[in-house]
Amino acid sequence: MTTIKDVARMAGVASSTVSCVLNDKGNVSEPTRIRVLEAASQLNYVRHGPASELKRNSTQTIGIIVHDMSSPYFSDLVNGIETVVMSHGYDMIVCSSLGGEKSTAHRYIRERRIDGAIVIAQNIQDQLLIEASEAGFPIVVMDRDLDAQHIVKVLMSDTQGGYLATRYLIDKGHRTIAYISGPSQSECNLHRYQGYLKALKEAGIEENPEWKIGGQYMKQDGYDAAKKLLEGELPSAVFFANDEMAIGGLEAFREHNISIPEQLSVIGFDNIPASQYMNPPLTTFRQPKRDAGQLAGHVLFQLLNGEIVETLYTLDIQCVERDSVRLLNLS
Amino acid sequence: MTTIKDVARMAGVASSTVSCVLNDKGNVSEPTRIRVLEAASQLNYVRHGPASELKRNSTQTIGIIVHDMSSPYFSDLVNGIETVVMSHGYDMIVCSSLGGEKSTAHRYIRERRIDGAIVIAQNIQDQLLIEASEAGFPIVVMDRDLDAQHIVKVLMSDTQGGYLATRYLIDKGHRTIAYISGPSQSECNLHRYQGYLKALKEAGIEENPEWKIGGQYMKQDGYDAAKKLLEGELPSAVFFANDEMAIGGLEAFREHNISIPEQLSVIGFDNIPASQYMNPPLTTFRQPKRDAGQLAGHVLFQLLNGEIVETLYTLDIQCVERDSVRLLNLS
DNA sequence: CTGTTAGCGCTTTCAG
DNA sequence: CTGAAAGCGCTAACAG
Repeated sequence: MTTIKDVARMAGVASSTVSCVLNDKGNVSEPTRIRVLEAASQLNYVRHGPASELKRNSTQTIGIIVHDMSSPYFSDLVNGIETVVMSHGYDMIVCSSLGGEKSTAHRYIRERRIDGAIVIAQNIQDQLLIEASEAGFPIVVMDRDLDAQHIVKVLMSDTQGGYLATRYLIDKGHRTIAYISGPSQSECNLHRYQGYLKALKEAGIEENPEWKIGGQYMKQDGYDAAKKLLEGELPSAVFFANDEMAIGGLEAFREHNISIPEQLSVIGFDNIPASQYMNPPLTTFRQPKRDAGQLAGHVLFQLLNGEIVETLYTLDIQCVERDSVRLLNLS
Repeated sequence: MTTIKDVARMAGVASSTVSCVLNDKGNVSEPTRIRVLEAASQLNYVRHGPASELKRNSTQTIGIIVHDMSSPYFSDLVNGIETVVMSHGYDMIVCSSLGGEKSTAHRYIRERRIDGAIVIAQNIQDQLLIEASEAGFPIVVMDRDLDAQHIVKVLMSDTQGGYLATRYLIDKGHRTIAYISGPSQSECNLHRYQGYLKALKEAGIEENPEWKIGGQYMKQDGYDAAKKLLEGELPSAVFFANDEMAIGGLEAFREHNISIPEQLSVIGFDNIPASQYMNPPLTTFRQPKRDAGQLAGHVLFQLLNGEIVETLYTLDIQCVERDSVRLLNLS
């Protein structure tokens, strides 16, 4: 392994000079600069990261914490973060929080192997985050309700999303709207539901308990829910708490020859890739993930620079209008 | 920041003893062990990663290199790797190769901030990989044709995949099979096509050039290709080089009231999530990504231990049988 | 069984 | 403008 000393020796200067040249620091005359650079490239020198990190007490990298790598859900988010991290000359790595205390995420945060973190994972303990942030480690959490002094939250509000989705249907003239819910432990489902209720109330519509059916966010649940709906009086629109269930629902309706959107309007939530391939293409709502990622990145760097920032940022949900909703004649 | 020395002082021992206790090394009497542990937890001590890495000259972490984080394609693969990395007590991080020389992937590999890498990205230069591996840095590449002394390849053979897919149709009695190809620069498309030709030839079937139509792997391309197919004489089956195009094709056929699979059989490739939601659910072929990930992980650790390993591993493609292919009456 | 010691490779004063 | 020297926090001999 070739070190800074080898380069120094070859260029006939001190190792400190080499360091200055390589880091563009301070005052080095052009001739020595060149000599050093040449020696370095001759010897194929690359700095040893950990040594540099130790000395600087900074890793110049920020970590994205995800609950497991398998979720395509995070793609856009991570992409948004990446652009801003790169523009700051920093590195970015993704760490999984799978494995609790022994997870890479835990270790990297606690051992200072990253300079800051954006937390997407929901399953990492508040404890760790609070402790770390109190020790001066900057943290931004996404879509998580964590109140702690030094932690910044970025939310893509599901409550507002549920509200907007329902409003959308109401604005199209629908007054009888079913809600097919996700798992009752799911916070985001809860929020979407609350938004739904709010919109209903605002429009002076009573909730009909028969039109609230529970599911687990899976396609099959949507299918089952639709079947159940078909047993009673049909509403004019159905709000599925996520696209996957909506897709299952579409299938059930097709089996019963209910044509969408002529006889029944359907919306989903999330805008998963498959939603556009449906027949009809599914109208759904999407979170502005890329923007949220960029925002989170910006805020993190502000934190890193010791700037004062808001402690909560909220982004608006967006409507992806396709062909599964019908405009009702308003009487 | 509390260091090992603080702990040592508090416990009334030398810092080396603390190190031994914390790393479960060598000989420390039970009483001192306990005293040290208590002092450490009292002071809320956490070791400084970079310092430890510098000293050990090892980071105990391996890197997964991806071309960008946005591809859900890699989920299973990464998952497979993760299980084996964790079982070795190592950490795993995902690095993007986006940004060329300045990408996190480049830096982490060159600066020795990881102990080894599994490369999924196709856009990272051979150069870097070869140099690193020759310097003793273990590398496993996935699905990439890179011949270098010290690099291990894990392939999920597309040639064999194309062959198997075509054989599948032939075995169901189809003799007229169209191939809707991906981009001509795409290696995996090329391989799938070669596999297709091989199966045809083996069955004594001539290729019909009218039934080979080019696309770019997008849904729209599949749609267009299907339209073109509909202008001439229809084959009895169509092999789309990927699911996305197959989905577009399905749409075109539906518009022309061609019922699948009664009038025409269709297969795709990749087993993307949307494929199961199609009408009819799409029969397709999948790469054993999870297994491949595990294999890659295993091999990497063997490399890390200096064990001798094969330089090439190949995994078989698997058929996901759904409802888009009809069994023809064999006459 | 425990403590002393000598660095790992790098950056950064600070004096020449 | 350049170099000598100190030391980041940790680990691994090795001597007591």
